[in-house]
Amino acid sequence: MQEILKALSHPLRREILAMLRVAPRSAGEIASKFDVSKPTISGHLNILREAELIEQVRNGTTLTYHIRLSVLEETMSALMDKFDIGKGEK
Amino acid sequence: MQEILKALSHPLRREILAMLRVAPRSAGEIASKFDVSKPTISGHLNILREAELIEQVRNGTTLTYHIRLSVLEETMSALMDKFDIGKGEK
DNA sequence: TTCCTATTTAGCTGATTCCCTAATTAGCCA
DNA sequence: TGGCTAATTAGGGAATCAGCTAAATAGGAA
Repeated sequence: MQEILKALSHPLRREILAMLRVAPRSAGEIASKFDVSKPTISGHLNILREAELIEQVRNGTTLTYHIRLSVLEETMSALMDKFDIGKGEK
Repeated sequence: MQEILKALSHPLRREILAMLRVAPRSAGEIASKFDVSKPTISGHLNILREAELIEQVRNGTTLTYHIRLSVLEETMSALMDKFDIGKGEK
């Protein structure tokens, strides 16, 4: 939980997640969308991977990243529970 | 959004919010529940207040803090939207 | 093997975070 | 005013974070 929220607290990482929510992408594709260096993107991907929010699949020299939607969903659910926010109000 | 998620990324601040979700509390009451100094708690309260997640009301020398539930709810909702997580799966 | 591309790791710097103790402010009451 | 309590602000130090450039690794193709 802590690790996941830390990961979500950086705007660039949220953008990466939103991008992967639509479809898997290679590290290079992700990097090309943002105005930071590839090593910086690589670092953010590592943080997301350690938080288990994404996973990587190698295809030759290319690494493709996929979102782990269930982890995101469960985190949201746990947060709502923690603050007792109604998510099924009827 | 950024400021709010930053505020939520610290476990102690989440605990404070969860506590205030139940009922308003004075700074002293909050501090007494955790194993950190009062100035540290005061700092966390400031961060939560700047994120508009709580508000303070003065009563004599005592400052009482209240949660701003709507801000929390709207943030959760915005996050779910960002990641296209179904909250109305029907 | 050698070369080329994709990507990560290493190493560094500056900024931010988090905690502490000490000092200050705010309000109340005698 | 003086004194007491509640809480904050100030200041500082250790740790973590976020970005960069340069160097290293992994895999595929010639």
